[in-house]
Amino acid sequence: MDSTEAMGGLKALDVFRDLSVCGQQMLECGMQLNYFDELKTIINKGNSVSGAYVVVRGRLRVYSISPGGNEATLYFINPGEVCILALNCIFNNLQYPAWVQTEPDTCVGMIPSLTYRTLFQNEPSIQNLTVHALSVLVFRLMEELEEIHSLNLNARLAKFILLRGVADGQLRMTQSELAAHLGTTREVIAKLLRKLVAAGSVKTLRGSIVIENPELLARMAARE
Amino acid sequence: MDSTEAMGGLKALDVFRDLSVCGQQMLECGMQLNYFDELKTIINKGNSVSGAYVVVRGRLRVYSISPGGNEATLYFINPGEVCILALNCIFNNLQYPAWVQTEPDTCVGMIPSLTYRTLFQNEPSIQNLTVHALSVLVFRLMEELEEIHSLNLNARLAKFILLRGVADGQLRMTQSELAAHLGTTREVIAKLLRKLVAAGSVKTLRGSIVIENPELLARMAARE
DNA sequence: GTGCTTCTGTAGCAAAAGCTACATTGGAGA
DNA sequence: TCTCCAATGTAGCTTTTGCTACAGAAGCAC
Repeated sequence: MDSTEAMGGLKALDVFRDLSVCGQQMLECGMQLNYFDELKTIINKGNSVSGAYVVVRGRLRVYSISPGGNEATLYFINPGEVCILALNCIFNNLQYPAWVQTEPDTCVGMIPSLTYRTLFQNEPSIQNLTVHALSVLVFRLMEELEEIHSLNLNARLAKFILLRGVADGQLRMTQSELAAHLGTTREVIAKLLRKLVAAGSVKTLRGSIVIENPELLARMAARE
Repeated sequence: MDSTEAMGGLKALDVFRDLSVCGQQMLECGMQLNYFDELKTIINKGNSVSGAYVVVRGRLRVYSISPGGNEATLYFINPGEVCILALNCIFNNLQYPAWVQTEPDTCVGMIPSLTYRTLFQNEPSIQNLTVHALSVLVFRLMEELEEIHSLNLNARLAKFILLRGVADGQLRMTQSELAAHLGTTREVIAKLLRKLVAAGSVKTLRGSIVIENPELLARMAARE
């Protein structure tokens, strides 16, 4: 679900802008802006959370790691969205339940816990923003769960390529990264990609996958 | 996670009681109480939602159905908790994204959308309740996702039996129902149960499973 | 260029899970 | 008691996914 859809296109940054706490003002009220030019893990499972995170540019990936060491992406946080898990932890004094990694060229703002809690108590728009962000996350997680239950890996891979490569028909990502997103291993991805290539729906390059036939790919993504 | 843990033991019914809208008062403000003595599907996927649901007694099961017809439980709603998905739908004018079924002897209160939205705008405790319910759900879903990624069916079965049969060491549930909860089929459950029986951790009866050795079961639930 | 690392392609086997089929058992109700 | 049906036990097969191993190819640093 696109975060701009529900709740009348409400976005975290717009809300903060309305409150005159964005940009310089926000820095004055205690927000720190952090820039990352490469993949970096900024939160580890079990870390205590020091504030609310807002993605300004780029993207954050929230993922889990199995005891065997395999990663699996739980969901992404896009520009203009807040990391609601961190809010969760702030409100309930919990430790962060997963890992968070930046994509290259990502800028993240951090608002101290106390500031956010004060804002939440006094500003209806912050309350709405919080509830909305939580709602979006719940829907994303439910969608993911449903997908895992009803689709096989092949279909999930096809769907992932379709959704994330739709911009220019090309998904710039290694097969190892793809495997980490879908919670499986590289060899399995390679095997499944071979099927997609044989069917003529995609083409594989070093470090990227090119969509050749979106309709065909969509049909493979729908198969149970 | 137990809903009474975080946020200082806040429970939906307590909140409503504080507001003097519980029981008779709640009925006056438009809440309808519905009683179900047997399994019954009360919401189908795609239904529009007419209000907020509060579980008074018993339990609700929220589940998805794959195109092939297999069910999989997403999570349960216990007494004193609200169905946050329904709230979601109310706030965002969405259709319900899953199925909901009552357990036997379940009582559910329904508060009309408009009433709840008014309460939300004016009552900080309702705001907190809403945020809290959402948070709990997010954590449950994340836990479930992580489990699916990191544990095999055998371990998930063992864990399910442990968690849901802990009251009197007996889980009153048919193998078909178990299969529906875990998103698999009866034969697979039978096969895995045979392993658990052989190991001496459980005993199977008609319509129920008796825990023989909780420690052993816990060890099998932890295995990757 | 040379050497090194990372990414990819491929094969083959093992384990997990799903599916079909059928026998057996226990319990509820006629 | 007898019948019927739901629940269970079991076998065998197929498909899917995971795991190990290795070879070739592309990019990078020197």
